[in-house]
Amino acid sequence: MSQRPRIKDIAERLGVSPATVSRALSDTGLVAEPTLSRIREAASELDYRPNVSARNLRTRRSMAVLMVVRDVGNPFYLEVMKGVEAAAREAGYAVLMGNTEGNADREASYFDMLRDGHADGMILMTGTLPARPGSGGEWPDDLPVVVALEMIEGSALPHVQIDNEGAAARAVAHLVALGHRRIAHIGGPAAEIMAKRRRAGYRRAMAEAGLPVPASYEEHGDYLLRGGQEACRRLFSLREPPTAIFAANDEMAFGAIHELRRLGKEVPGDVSVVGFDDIYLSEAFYPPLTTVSQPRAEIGREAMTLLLGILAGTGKPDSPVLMPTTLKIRETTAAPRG
Amino acid sequence: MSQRPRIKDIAERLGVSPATVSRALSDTGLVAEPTLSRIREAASELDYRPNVSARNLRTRRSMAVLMVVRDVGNPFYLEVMKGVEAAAREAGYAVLMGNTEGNADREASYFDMLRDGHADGMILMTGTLPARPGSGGEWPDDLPVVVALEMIEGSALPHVQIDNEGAAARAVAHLVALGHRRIAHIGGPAAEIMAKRRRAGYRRAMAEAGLPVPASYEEHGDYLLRGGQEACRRLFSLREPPTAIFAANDEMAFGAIHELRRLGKEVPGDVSVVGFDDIYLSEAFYPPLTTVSQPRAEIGREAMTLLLGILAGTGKPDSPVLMPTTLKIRETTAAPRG
DNA sequence: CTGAAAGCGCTAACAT
DNA sequence: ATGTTAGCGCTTTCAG
Repeated sequence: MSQRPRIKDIAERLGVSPATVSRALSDTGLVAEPTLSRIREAASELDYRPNVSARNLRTRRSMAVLMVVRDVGNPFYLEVMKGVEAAAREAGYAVLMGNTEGNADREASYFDMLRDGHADGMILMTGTLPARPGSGGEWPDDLPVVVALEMIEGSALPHVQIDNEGAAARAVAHLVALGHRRIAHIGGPAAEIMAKRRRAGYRRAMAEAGLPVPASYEEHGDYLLRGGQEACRRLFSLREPPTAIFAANDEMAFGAIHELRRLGKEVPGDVSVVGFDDIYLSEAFYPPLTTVSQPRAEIGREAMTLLLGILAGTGKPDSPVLMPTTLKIRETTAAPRG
Repeated sequence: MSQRPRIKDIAERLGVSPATVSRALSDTGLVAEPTLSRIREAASELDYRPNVSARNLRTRRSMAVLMVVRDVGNPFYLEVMKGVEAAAREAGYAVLMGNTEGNADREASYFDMLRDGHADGMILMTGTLPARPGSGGEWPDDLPVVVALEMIEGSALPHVQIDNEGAAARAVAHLVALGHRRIAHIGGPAAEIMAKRRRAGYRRAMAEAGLPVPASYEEHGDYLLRGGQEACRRLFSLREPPTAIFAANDEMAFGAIHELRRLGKEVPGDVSVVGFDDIYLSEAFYPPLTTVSQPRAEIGREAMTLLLGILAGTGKPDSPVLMPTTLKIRETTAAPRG
């Protein structure tokens, strides 16, 4: 009871020096056997735990990493966080949570936390790099930062991501293979890079199939339910509505399906829909959603592994790490009617 | 460039003492105006950030809290985490993520982090307290820990929760009001306390309506999709299946709806279903789920606020803080057929 | 293999 | 209102 024991307490109790206790407890292999065991015993007896602030100050490391997302409330990040957390734990790192809500100041403040010793490294999943305060506005590329899930254009930071374009193309090819010719795309925000890639995949697949893409077939949403719904409504007010929709994420796909139901269209009978992301419970929806599945936990784990490598000075990959995707064919896609 | 500036650098540059710089930068109001501004300017010019390890060591606080859940991969916690994060940020606290996966050792290790200075307090959402190592196995009740969402029986730790029993009773009363008489319950694990409360609410509402509860109407699941599905299958293999189901969480409700669909039953035409939790996208499901909505972000925020109070020595509430719930009546409930 | 001594960067008494 | 001094608890040279 009383006071938390310090290293000094153990040392005094055993008549050895604090240095020896420190060495014994950190497994340096520099302490001989009679002493070693005695120290360990005493430590566990006193229920000793080294004070992290003191250690961090001395070692100049925090053994913590910062995991920054745009919105902690979005299930999209869940599995990635889980992967990050697991890999971090295994390596003895703690994980600090960062939520930017798209706010540049907050983004910047998380970078500050890197410099003030809050964390040793960062896994960035916001898709943006705040402008650097002070000087030129450029960030050095040797920051201990790994970009995951999202990507940051023009940055040489290591990335862990999927082949968004390829995966999108395969999703669309699936619709083509089913016999669809009028395939529309509900994309993300026009300027967003991931949205661009997925749209590029859509276009490529359409081109490869020799199918036309009228401008009106390229809709944009905000990745949210309502956005998908509205985009879908616009598509079905066209003279020649599509028979299939490829949405840039699951949530918009659900929105679209919702709208189709309102319009009295059956999925997949009348219209096929493919999503992207395979979020939690996507297969529990009705009908279960055909979608592109990212290995999100693996992405998180890989990102953390990369970061650990960087922190250990092992170096970093010079090209983005691409993780494999799977097209989960469930029940929202079928051959077009007629 | 070069080296990260320390307080000493600013002091030397300005010809003042480090103490003055420290005081100026931490807004103690003890530094007079000519100096104050000069220090602030110099600090921002050098882009100075105080080293947190040093500060933490000195102040014996980490300005971090630990948020511990059973499964970070479960969207159930999302909004709560968001609330916690927001309240923490506002108070200048960082949030450390803890994931126990139901493992007692890991639970215990998070408690250790409280003692080793990793965090100043903890928000516990696991519903369990690991046995205390060493002595009697009892935890002191004055730990800086707030239990949220879940509850820990026999603990005097402050709790932030909902009236699970009352909310469940109201959900069932809704079914009764629609005219249902054969109402079954798919509960959580029998031993789990939240599951017990929700079941108690179910029983109470049934009793109040003068309705019988055959033992076969009290099913149990694991809060997962498949559990709900299987429980539902069992219910519908009964001689007299129910016309309505109250599930202890949304995920099992979805599982049940899935199974009903397989059995050719319509929801809500043939069978009504009510869930509990109102998880992300529950309203996007088809049909949109009638469910009990917890103010999860508010729960997180409240828990964090309580914790801050405890850390500030303001004291803690002597009874659980109950947050209000809402029954979201959507489209999975209707009057029974006939 | 172990001990002595120094110091990480900061803040808080205590003085002035 | 500011400076001086002393540590917070740990690890790591440097000696021996």
